[in-house]
Amino acid sequence: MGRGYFFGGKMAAKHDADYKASDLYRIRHSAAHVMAEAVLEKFPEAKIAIGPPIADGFYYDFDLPRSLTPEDLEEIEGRMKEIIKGKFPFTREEISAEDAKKLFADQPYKLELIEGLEKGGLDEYGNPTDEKPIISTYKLDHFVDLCRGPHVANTGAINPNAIKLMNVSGAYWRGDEKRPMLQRIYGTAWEKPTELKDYLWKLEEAKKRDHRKLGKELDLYSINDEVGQGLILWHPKGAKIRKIIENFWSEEHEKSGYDFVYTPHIGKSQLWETSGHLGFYNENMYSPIDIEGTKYYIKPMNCPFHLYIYKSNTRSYRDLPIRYAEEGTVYRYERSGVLHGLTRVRGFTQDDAHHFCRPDQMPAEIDFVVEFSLSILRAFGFKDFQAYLSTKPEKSVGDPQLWHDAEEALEASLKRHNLPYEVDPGGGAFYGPKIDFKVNDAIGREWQLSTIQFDFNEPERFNISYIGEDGQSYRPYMIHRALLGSLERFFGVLIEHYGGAFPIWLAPIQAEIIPIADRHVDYANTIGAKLREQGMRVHVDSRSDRMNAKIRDAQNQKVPYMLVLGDQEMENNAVALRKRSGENLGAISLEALLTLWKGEVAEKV
RNA sequence: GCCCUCAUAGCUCAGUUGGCAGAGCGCAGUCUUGGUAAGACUGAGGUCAUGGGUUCAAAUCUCAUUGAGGGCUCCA
Repeated sequence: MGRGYFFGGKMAAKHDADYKASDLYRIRHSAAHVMAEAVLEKFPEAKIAIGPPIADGFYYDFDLPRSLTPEDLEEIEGRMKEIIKGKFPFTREEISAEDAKKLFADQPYKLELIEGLEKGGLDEYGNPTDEKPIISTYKLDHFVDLCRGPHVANTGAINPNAIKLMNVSGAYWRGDEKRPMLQRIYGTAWEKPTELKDYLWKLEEAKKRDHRKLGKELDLYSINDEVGQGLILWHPKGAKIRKIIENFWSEEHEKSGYDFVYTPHIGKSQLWETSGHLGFYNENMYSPIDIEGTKYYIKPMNCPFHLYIYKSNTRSYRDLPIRYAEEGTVYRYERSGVLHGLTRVRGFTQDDAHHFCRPDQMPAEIDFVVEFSLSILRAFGFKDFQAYLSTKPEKSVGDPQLWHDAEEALEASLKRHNLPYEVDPGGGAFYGPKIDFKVNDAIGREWQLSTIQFDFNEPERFNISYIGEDGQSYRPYMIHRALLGSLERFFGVLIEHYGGAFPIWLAPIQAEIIPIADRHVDYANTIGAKLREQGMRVHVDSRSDRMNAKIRDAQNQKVPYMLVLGDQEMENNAVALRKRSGENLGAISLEALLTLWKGEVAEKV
């Protein structure tokens, strides 16, 4: 999530088709070839792999005699620009597999791709395809590449001032960690230099919003080496925001018919055998703890506990639906290379819930949970959503009819809510279909948060049931869902979404009280106490710094309100309000301030 | 886990061919008492990530370990 592509994330299928037909796609694809020619000139012994266009540019993978340096990239980029100015045509040629093999005799990666094409079923990037394989090459200046195209007519169609090589990194051949590690050069290319400039500006903007940077600057959280990788320390300000999120979350759940439960952090190995996690989730679980000769595991999931709460009593069809919600803290082993700030961690708290319902309630239950998810996410300022529906994979458990009904209910609900969605056929977990929601943040990046998943596995394994109207025992539907995903990841996304300038209802400090001189500190404390009594989160800056410095600090801390207090305010029993927008509202009464504040908190702005 | 890069004060970073550890911010103290984005001075603060090696001498060269960053892979 958020990796690999800076913006746009994974593109929706229909957009993908548009993109592939676009001039930009040709430009990027062609730029990749130009780059390969430049690299081969510099390293004639280089082995070349593949070089496709991607969301914001292109890359090409090489097997090189040495690691590339930033200076190499500059040199290659410079040479690319020269090649582009040569206006060399791209000429396509269709050739036989034998000829292709001769042509690429000293290029082992290309030979492997040709074999894939020859056998059929794989395209020139080694991805599965149904198309009849035609082997074609594109020639550019001295460089001939195995390629399906399309390309620009000649390199003159590439604007040399709208391309830039970004970075070099390792990448496995064919994405397989058992195959050789190649060097991948990433580049970006646009039609116009202004578009390149905009893109680079956006990257800068994204850097400024990076939750790891803001987390430090705003003193929200930290990760400490000695504590451990991927484990979050929530500082007071971060914890305050979390508490507000949790309170809001609890109230909304309470109103919507959820019951809250609490469950332990460890459970016996038997529990995880029953649930099946020791089988299919083992590699994400930590080693067991021995307690009096019995093995206990730290929980990677909350569901087995919720199932036992369900099972603690005989359930009637009248009891359903049952909705158990818990902010459950789980620990999962993630490989060290994948950890990332707050968004990918080893210990996190899911805003988890499990729904149990009758078959006849299932479509309504799905509708409810979709609606509920959206209303929660909207409260945090997210407006655009993209839904992904993942259906039955080949290997699965559960009655195909149940799968079908569930998939239909999920899709129907997406349609009813007018949500843009994309189907990932066969992309579901083995135990049930699911919907994932991604949100677009303030600068258009996509983040995965909510997930709604059917489970046809655990109800069987735990043998849960309810008694129907006819006195017979039936198996309920079980749905897992997390709306925010995890509080850690959600917090990270929120920080980036708001760029650290949290709306007033979430701001850990809502007002910084700034006495102008020491003789105003008592008055500031009095005002502070009054506001605090009303529930406003205020802080009095009683340092002997100048007012300007205090305003600057409050501004950098992105505090929504700054209340400046001097002689005039003391005389009139008022406060001078400055907002972090820079707007100076002048002196207003406490009553006026409280009214404004209450309004803004209620509107969540 | 893999490839590349990196690790110096609480933070952001300098530190030349190996030769006494530096700045700004922050913090503490003193002065200043101010009107909407940085007032002045003084001071404290470091086992240069950790452990080996080379050298008369290592922050600097080298190896290993740990951690971080950009990717790959992974994220039922």
